[in-house]
Amino acid sequence: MNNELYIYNSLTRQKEKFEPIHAGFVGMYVCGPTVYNDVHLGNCRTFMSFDMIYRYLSHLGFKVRYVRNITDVGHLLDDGEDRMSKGARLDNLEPMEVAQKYTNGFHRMMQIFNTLPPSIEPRATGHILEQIEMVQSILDRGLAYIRNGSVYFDTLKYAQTTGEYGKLSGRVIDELLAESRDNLKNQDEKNHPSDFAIWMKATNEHLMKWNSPWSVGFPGWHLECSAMSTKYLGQQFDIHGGGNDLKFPHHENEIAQNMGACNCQPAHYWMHTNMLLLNGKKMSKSDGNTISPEELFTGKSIHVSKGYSPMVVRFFMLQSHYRSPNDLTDEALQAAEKGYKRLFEAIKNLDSLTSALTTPAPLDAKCEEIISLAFDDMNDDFNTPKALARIFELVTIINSLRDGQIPMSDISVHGLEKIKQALGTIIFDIFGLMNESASNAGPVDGLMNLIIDLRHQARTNKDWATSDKIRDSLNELHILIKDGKEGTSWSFN
RNA sequence: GGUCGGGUGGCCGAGCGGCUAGGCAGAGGUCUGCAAAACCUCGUACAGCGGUUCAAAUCCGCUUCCGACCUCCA
Repeated sequence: MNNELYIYNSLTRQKEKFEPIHAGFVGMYVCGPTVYNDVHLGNCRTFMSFDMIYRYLSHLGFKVRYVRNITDVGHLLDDGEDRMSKGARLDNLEPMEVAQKYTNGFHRMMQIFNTLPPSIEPRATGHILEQIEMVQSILDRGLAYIRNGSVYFDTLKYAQTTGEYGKLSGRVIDELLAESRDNLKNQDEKNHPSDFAIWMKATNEHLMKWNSPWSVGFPGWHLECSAMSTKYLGQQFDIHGGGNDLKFPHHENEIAQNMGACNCQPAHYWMHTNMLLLNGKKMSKSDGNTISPEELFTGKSIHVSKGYSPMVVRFFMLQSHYRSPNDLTDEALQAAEKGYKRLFEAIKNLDSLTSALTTPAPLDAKCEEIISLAFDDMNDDFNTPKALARIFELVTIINSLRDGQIPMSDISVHGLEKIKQALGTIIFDIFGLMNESASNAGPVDGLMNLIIDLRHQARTNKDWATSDKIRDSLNELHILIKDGKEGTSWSFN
């Protein structure tokens, strides 16, 4: 009914009609991973969510420039050590070797989950110059100060002059003052506890460091996103995304830096994905409440009774809204697996359906309405669980047509074509799901047809022993035999 | 302690003033040599207590429980 896309904007805390800065084009920046460790499943959820968003925007006809960075420098630990440096020291590697190793692993996992690569994937270390320039701009505009070779962003002055600080995260600068802790290195160099480093002077042991007008050092950890989004998407762009744990301080500081450098809000729409939970709790390595993608696939974890394929995991995540917390449990995964299989069986069944009707039939309008409602759901802040619910209404119709509960005369050639096209678009193009149980084409189909034919003969002869032996033996090989009105079919179980 | 966001049927998970999704599990039925698959029917849920309203799971208040952020975090 409408083709307008509405997006929930974290900045204004409401759904807003999406209007791109340049008609037909979308610039989207998503905070990528820090590559000092194997990808976390939670990261995967966020990137699958934005992958779906990227795919849907593209489907709507937008030409999307999707920028997702790789952070390979700059994040400090509590003890002041750089994450990359620490990883390098532990593994006895060059920092860039650490970054490359985990970047490769990250890419592999993104591929396994069938996410599309971003248009540009810039690395923080490849943009040191841009970051130095941005520090200079902020200094030039009087919103930063230099202390012992480090440069700090002056949040107090920024808050006073613009009133913007804390807008995204709902924080008030006075409260930030009250709640600050003194466990950060160089805390005493700062004027105000909420001030943050945009350039850090490096110690001698520090491995990753560069020359700058202020010191040999490295950029502050919020700066890369400001610098790279500006470089590739301009000072103002459409969408900025990330996990909602990045809202503060990362995104808040990012806005401050952009405002500080050019006095403009970088992104029109801020989108935040919610957390992935494991058995109702945040994943945490120290508590043992965690599961890696590999453990999830292989089932080698105390949290799952068996392994679940990447597409089942993707389907599972699509069943909840990106802004809601998603609770991963073994029971929920089992339910998702069955739902996923039923969906793909229906898609397969759909291919075997043919209609002779060339004039509109009773079911045509009904199916078109369901499809149209599914797209409405997508337009309503990417409501994939709701759209998926509509799809399952279609699944029931498809199966009913195949088994004869609904006569084929109720649907036309056109109606059938419409369903095929819509399911293809939504399931494959937008949701990014793939059929994992697709038969390996080749000889398998032929073999199965032969076996089914032999079993059919046995059944005709009322040789139940033979027909049941075939069925049971195949079942042990995880092949399911399904006797229907229109003959026997099979699927991997 | 501060700031947000939540508590929906056995489980997961949408909905967010009237039309009470969907998946999985369960019960009954159709079909079947039997079973499975598929289809049909069913269960009537919204943390608790007040309030607003003709009407509240949906709005307001209080209570309670949970989560996120405030420190690296998707």
